[in-house]
Amino acid sequence: MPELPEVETIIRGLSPKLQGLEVSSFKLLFLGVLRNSDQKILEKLKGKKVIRLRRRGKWILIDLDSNLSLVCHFKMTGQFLFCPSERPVDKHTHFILSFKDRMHELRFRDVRKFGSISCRPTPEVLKFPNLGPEPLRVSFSRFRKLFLSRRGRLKNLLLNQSFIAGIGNIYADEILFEAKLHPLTPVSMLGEGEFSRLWEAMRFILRKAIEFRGTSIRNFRDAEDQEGGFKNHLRVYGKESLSCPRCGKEIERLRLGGRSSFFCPRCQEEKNKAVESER
DNA sequence: ATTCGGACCTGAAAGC
DNA sequence: TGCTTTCAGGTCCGAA
Repeated sequence: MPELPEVETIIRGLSPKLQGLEVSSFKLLFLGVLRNSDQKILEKLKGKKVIRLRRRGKWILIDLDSNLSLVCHFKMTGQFLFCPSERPVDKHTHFILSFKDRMHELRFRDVRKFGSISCRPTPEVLKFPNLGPEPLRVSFSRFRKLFLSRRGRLKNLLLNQSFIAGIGNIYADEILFEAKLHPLTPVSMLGEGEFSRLWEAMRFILRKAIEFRGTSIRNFRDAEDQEGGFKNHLRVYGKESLSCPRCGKEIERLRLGGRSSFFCPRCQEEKNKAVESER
């Protein structure tokens, strides 16, 4: 569910509340949520203070003192809830972190159980060997170079976390619409002007989505259980058969590999078609 | 070597 | 009304 803007929104909300809190205990309610670490290392969390929260792609990192970190991924439906300890625990809550002040808890909830938490030494957690650069940090020249030796369809590449980190299905469609590029465009056909349009579009869309605190279509809520406002600014995602906000033509839906792509067939004309029609 | 489908799970919404 | 099917913001794995 959550892509870069949603994860960023969660971290910005959670950071000031968690920083400095000392862990008093934890509850593991669904064992499957724990990956690549065992319960023993979780015991080490007790007595540790939260130093800071970080995001890398769609991953959330919670750094505690003594070089200990929690590494979390929400996948489709995971969420953090920071709430008063006395609030009843919702169904699908898999992990709870309690703090010394006894006032609040951090709860990890995930209906579909795809999400994960692991506990590791801090120096290890940034070793994501297969994670591409951050879209809001990568310079244009480095972004441009990422395409060297890459082939395939443009949208698939944007979704590939080892190419660039943090973009998912919603924002890939919105970015491609902004850049006026068809999702199936072979990357080998992109021209210089299109690379810079894509880079600008990526930054524009992701920044705007963060500004509006992410997109809530069905599941996403931030750590205070609030919805994100970017759903009111989506221009193509989920808009099949509605008219394009730019040219009025009907938005179409394309399915590749079980996932939907929404695009405007006029604003995002397919490149090989355009080439054919020029003959 | 890419690409595709299926798997992992649950529940809401749509279809009949 | 109620049963069945489809779909979902992610990623991994194995088979073409």
